[in-house]
Amino acid sequence: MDKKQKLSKDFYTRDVHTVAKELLGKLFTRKIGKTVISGMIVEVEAYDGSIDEASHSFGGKTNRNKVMFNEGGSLYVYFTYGMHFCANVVTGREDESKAVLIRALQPVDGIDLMTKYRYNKKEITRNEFVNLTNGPAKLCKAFKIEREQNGTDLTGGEIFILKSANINKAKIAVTTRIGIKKSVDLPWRYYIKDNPFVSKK
DNA sequence: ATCAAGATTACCT
DNA sequence: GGTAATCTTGATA
Repeated sequence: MDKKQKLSKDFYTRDVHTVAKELLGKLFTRKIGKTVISGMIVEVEAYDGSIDEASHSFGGKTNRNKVMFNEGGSLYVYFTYGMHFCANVVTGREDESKAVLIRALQPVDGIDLMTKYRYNKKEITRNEFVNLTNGPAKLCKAFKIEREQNGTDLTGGEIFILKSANINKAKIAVTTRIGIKKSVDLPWRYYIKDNPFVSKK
């Protein structure tokens, strides 16, 4: 078997916090034509519609958030602030409405194409490189993840996540989440300590 | 029909 | 550190 194996359904249908922590270090991957673009997941946040007021799904199913109610293994993409998309990995069983927001990636493959989608040019500065995928809306732009990608099956061939070694527990930082106004004290943000592509300390 | 808020980012001082 | 940009969604009438 290939060393870089695609995560299967079983990975995603587990507890949202377990999935969130285990996603760190794995390769978020998209195939566009013949080109593969990928980045190592370095920062995530968990959202749980059953007890978490900050979750889009807290108030029940709506047209916007319905993908969050799928069984684990779907990609939930939402549009916000009139200009940005963010991507989540849906976890757990059907109707649990729990998902992991992908907040930051470290670019690995297809950096030229990411650069084109993100900045629409070829040459970028060192600073622009660091900013390529170090935020939830930035990485969506670099991976061209938009409305049409909402509901994508992560066990399919378009967007998927590749296995790699788990990150040592001692290297995972746990903090409160960023940019929310409700349930602000829940320690549901996980990131790889000292990684330069984490969005914010 | 109207309206406020938003799981952000880029650019300004 | 502050805030404009920009528009969809969901709630209320």
